[in-house]
Amino acid sequence: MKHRFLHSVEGGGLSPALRRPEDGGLPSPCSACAVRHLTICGGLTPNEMQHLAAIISSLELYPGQSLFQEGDPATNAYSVTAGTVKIYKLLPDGRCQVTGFLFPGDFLGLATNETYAYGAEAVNHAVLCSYPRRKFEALLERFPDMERRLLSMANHELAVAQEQMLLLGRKTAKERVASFLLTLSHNATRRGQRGDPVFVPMSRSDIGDYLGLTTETVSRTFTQLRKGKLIRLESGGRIALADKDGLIQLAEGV
Amino acid sequence: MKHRFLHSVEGGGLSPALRRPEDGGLPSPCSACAVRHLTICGGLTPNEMQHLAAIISSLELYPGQSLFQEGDPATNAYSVTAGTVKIYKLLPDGRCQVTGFLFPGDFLGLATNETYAYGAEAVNHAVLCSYPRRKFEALLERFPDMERRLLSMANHELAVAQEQMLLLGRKTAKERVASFLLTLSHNATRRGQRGDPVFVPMSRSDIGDYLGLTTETVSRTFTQLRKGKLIRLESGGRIALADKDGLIQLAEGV
DNA sequence: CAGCGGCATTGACATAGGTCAAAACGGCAT
DNA sequence: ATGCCGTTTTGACCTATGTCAATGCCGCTG
Repeated sequence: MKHRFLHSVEGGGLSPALRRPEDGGLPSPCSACAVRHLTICGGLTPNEMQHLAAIISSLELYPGQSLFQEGDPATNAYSVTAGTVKIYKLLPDGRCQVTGFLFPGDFLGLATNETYAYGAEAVNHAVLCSYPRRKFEALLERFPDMERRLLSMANHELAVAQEQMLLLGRKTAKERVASFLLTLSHNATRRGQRGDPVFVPMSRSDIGDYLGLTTETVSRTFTQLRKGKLIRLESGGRIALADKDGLIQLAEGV
Repeated sequence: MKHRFLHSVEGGGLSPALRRPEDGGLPSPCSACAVRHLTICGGLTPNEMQHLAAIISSLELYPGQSLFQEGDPATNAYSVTAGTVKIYKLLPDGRCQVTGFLFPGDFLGLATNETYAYGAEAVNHAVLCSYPRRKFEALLERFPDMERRLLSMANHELAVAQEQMLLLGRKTAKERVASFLLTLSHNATRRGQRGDPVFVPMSRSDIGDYLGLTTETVSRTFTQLRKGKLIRLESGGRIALADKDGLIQLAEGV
C-alpha cells in the first residue's frame, strides 16, 4: 500500500535533529532535540545523554504505516519526536481497541515480555527515536535516574489508563467525545501547541476504536456537539472548543 | 456502619507474620511473610528487607471498609497480604468504575501526585502492609533494585489495563464475564490457590462496576453461562469452570 | 427454627448505540 | 476546472444492554 501525506504535521517543521530522517540508523544529536524536555531524555546529565545518544537511531513512518504488531519480538523501545502514533489491541475477529494515541515526548515499547503486547501504527507522518531494548535496559541499570523517570512516566500512564477505563465502562457517547477533545486539547497545550482550536489528526474510525464507539456514533456525536454550540468543526481537522466549560461539565457527567 | 465477616478468607489462615493484626502500627517480621515472593519484597537482599521492615506497619480492613478515597492526600503506599481490595473511580453522579481487584502480593498507592487518583476499599476481610510514602520513596532512591521491580510491576499493570480497555471497549457481556472468570482463575493459581472452582469474593454489583455492566446483566450472563454448561455456580461464592476451553473461546471472541 | 435483611435472580419494557445503506464532502490527480 | 476515491455524515431500523420492579434465596440472628 502506498501512503501519502493526508495530514500535515502539527507545529510546522521538525526539530533540527530530525530534519534528515533519511539518515536512518545514524545516531541523532539529542542535545538539539526539540521535544527532549517532554520525554525520557529530559533532565539527564550530559554524560547520560551521551550514552543514550550512542544507541539511538531515528526512523520515519508514513500515515497508516505499522511500527510493530502485537506478538512481534520486542526488540526496540521508541519515543515519538513528531507526529502521532496509535497503539491498539485486536480481537481475532478484527474488533480493535486503540489503547492510546502517542504524541511527541511519549514513550512506547518497554514491554516486560519478549514480545509486544500491542500493535503500533502511525496516524500521521511521524518521526521516532529507536532504542535497542537490550542496550536501553543496560543503560537503565547504570543510570537509576532514568529508571526513576521511567517509573514516574509509567505511573502517569497508569492513571491515564484508569481514567480511560472509567470512560469506556461508564460514560455515554457524548461524555466520551467531550472527554476526548478536552484531553487532546490539554495534551497539546502541555506540548506547547494550540489547545483551541485543537488539531485532531486521527480519523473518525480511530476515534471510535479509542472511545469504544463506532465511526457513525462518533460522527453523530460531533454533529450533536456542533448543533449544541459546544464545538465548531474547522478545516484541516481542527476543532474549536466553543463552550469549553460546557464540555467540561459534559465530560464529568454532571 | 458495622461490618461483619460475610466471606471467609480464601486459602485458610493468614501468614504467621499477620496472625495478630491487632498489633497495628508495629513493624512486621517480613521475613516470615507468606506472600513475600509475590510482591515488591520478593528478591530483596536481607539488608533491603531490614530497611523495608523498619518502615512497615500492618493494618486490617473489614468488608466494605474504605482504605482511602480519590483525592485524599497520598500519605501511604500499601501492599495487600490477605483478602481482596477493589480500587475504583467515581463520576459526580455516582457512576462507579472499578479499575482493579487487588489480591495478596499486589501493590497500591504509589501515586505520582500528592493525592490518590482513585479510591480503595476492602471487598473481603483484608490485611495490608502500609509504607509511609516519603520514607518508601527515600528507600527506592537508595535501592535501585526495588525501583526496578516496581517498574516491572507497573509495566505489567499497564498491560493488564490495556487488556481491560479492550474488554470494556469491544467485548460483549458474555465475553466480558468469561474473560473475568478466566483471569480470576489464572490469578488464583499464580498465587498458589485453586483456580477451579475459582473463588469469587466480590458481589455482582462489584463485578458489574468492573466490567462496565449492571448487576442485572452480570447475573443474567452468569445464568446464560450456567445454562450453556460453561460454568457451575457452587456454594460459598465458588464457580466451577465446567468448560474451560469453551470459556477461552468465548473470552477471545472467536 | 423462624424471621429478617441484603443480595441475586428474573421479568417486562425502554433506549443508547450498533448495523447497514445511501448520500455528501473534500482533497488529490488528471 | 473536473472527476475520482476515501472519508464523513445522515437516515432507517435493530438489538444488546440498561432500567425499574417483583420475587426468590441464603445466611445471620435472636
